[in-house]
Amino acid sequence: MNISEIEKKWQKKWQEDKLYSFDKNNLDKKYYLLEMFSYPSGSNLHLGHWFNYSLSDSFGRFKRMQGYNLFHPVGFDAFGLPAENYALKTGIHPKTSTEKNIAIMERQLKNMGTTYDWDYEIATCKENYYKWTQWLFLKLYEKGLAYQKFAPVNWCTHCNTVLANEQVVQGFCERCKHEVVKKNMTQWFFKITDYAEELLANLDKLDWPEKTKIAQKNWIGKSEGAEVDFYTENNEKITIFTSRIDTIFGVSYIVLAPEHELTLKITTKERLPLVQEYIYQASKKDEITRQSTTEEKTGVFTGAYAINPATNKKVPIYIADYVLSTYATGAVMGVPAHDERDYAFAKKYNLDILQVIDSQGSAIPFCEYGKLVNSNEFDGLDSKCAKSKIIEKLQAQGFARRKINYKLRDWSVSRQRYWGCPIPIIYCEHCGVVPVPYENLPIILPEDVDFTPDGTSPLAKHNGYLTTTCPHCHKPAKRDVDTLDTFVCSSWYYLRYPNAKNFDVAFDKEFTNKVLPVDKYVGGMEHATGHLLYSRFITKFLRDIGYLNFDEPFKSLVHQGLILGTDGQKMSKSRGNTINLDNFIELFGSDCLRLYLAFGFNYLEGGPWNENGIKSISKFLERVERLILKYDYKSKRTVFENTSAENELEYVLNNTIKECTDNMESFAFNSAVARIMELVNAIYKYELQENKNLYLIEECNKVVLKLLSPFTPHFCEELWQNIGENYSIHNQQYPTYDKTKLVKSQIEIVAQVNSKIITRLNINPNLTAEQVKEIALAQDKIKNAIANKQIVKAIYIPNSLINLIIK
RNA sequence: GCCGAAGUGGUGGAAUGGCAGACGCGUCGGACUCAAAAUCCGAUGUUGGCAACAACGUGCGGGUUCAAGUCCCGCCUUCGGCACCA
Repeated sequence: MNISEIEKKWQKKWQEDKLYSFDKNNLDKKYYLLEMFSYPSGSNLHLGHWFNYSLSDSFGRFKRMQGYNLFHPVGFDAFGLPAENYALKTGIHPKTSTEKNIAIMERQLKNMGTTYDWDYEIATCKENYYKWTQWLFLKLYEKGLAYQKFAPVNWCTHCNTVLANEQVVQGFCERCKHEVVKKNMTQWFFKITDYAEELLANLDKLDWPEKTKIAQKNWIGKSEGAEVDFYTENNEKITIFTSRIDTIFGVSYIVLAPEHELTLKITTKERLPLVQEYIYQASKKDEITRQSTTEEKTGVFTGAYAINPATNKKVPIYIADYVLSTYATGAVMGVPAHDERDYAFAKKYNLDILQVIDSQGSAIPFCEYGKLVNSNEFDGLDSKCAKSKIIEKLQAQGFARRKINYKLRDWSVSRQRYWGCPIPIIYCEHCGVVPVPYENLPIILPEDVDFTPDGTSPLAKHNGYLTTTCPHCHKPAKRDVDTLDTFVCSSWYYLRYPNAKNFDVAFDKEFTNKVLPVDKYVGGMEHATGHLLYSRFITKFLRDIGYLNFDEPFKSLVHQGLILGTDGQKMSKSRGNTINLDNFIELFGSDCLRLYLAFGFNYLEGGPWNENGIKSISKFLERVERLILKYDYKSKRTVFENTSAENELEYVLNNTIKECTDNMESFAFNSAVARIMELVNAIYKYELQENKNLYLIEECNKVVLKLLSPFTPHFCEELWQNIGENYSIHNQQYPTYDKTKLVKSQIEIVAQVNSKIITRLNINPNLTAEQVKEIALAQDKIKNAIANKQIVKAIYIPNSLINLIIK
């Protein structure tokens, strides 16, 4: 078989016939399969792409054969920094290089032999896409969920742009690994925090990996507690947040964040210089050292005191940079006996340590729940009960209320870069912030822009873009010169696919509500707290404004594993451990690589690349080809009486179908292929019979081809044609199994005495436990093992074993 | 520090609490061949034994169970994620 020839031949034919077209008029049994779209980088598809896309494609083919109307679109996340950086280096415009790269990837994805329906292709940098990203921005603005704020933002010193919290990795830029600092700027934010509770609560409904749900849960960071007002001697109100109000009788000090609005106001005159110096030092500290848990806790006394409303005792007020101004109220109560940080702080500054939870002899700080002590009328209550009682009392006095806080921050979306979606906002001296009217969309990203990074937005330097007229008063006005975070583009792309060619709306409500949600979403774990969270937020928002009738975009999610270099390290150009696939594909073909990737790795785990097996897959395919082409499928066969050999083959046949179906469903592709190999082996074995049922062999062979066709689509299509079957194998029904063939008349089970294997028995599986026990007891080996001991118990597990317990 | 995942032959990897190592690779043996390759058949966890067989065996130490790779407790190692969140 000339591999490259037949692969090209069938790809062409499939495309001409639109074999994999989505039938948009038949949505009752649709299946929306989606891989996270990728950034069009310049080089060829790498191993990771192949692993991800080819196997997900096999899954899609499996679903098609099960009778689903498969919607399997593809597109490109085409805005972003790499193209811009590449342009700075080479002088090639981002648009040019991106378009070229998309063309390269399109060609290669087609060469892979995928089921993509190219009629629904999208690229986020195309006007017809980003027009609707701008529409989404305006909708969010209209509903008050896109807002501007002068606030400290994460600034990457290397990329010269703002980053979202989700893009900062341990104080460094996720993309370029350079330092990220805080900078005060006016920026656009999306109010994802409005959805914190639903984003958290709905996680339970999702068929997602548990670890991903936990990652989102931790990221949202819900904390239930109470706000308590402490008043200073000058009657300034300091509101603190605590999740441990049961320890309020143990408060020995209050701490404010250095940036807290009251710090300077309450500080006494003589302490002012010290406090100011501390605030200055804290502001200079970069985010990394400030966020380090190992950093020693520092602080400074303000000279002021506050009254603990529970005890009426005076406690000193400190400021310390371990308290974050961005979380809750930016003020906390210090309970050294029951909190690690407070304990360290109290030790250092010689503050009281009052135990108010019985530690049962454990050392202080004791941070668990327990029974209250030294807490007046609450003594003896357990923490949980005391919490509500204390809140109730303080609430009645007007000092406290229940409060829930989240770690989740609003999503900052302004970027001071060129290659992104322009923000459809105009600033008018008379009218203020004016959204671009919907009918004026898209705001086109101009091409003749100097985007050398200098800390300002490149679009600010483009006069034709910057200056415009106000849509209200028609006086001269200026455009917002930032572009949107590319995660905005990708937060709704799954809605656009079914509507890729729709020029009138972002998405047609009725149609989209039928095609969505995505039934199976495949992509990397690295998006757990970024893209996957943003997309859920946007879906919920669009639902709330009446555009969608579902709550969650991705019903079921799978993370593919990572293929590592042969050294077990993550593949990267700098490590020099990347794999060039061109040779393999040329030598063995795309089918062979696809099958090898399916068989050689656990899809959900990945692992180090190892090319040893690829040749064996090629041999396996040749073995299949020899087997298939040995028979004349059109000649008449006579009736054949089954002997045990036929029964055995039929058993393997049906068992293979059953196991294969289950394995495909759970992305256990390696096991699915193993089962197919077993069937092939069984057919070869059966062939050695003198008297054989050719019809049965031919039926088995056809099943082999069908089961294998999701993995090696060209190869199977070719053989399907060669044996005279009708085009196309990919439109065949996935094989189903006959339960009755899985019932054996004799099975081998294990006979144990005291859980130790003594012998094996061939029995009829329908026998009762008592009958099996008798058979076991008749065996000499069993008799010897039992000797003259007493049988106290017999455990019979049908199809598996009998275990006799003796004493 | 916290959260999560993983640790199984020479090797990639399988195992709803029920015969560990499916299926491959590799290795060894046989058939075919003048020979080699390819192909087909078979063996292959370790140790001891000619063998039947026996003992041991899923990172380490305990436990639950008739039965543990799988469940529980305590560690070690590796890889991810989060990191002063009151």
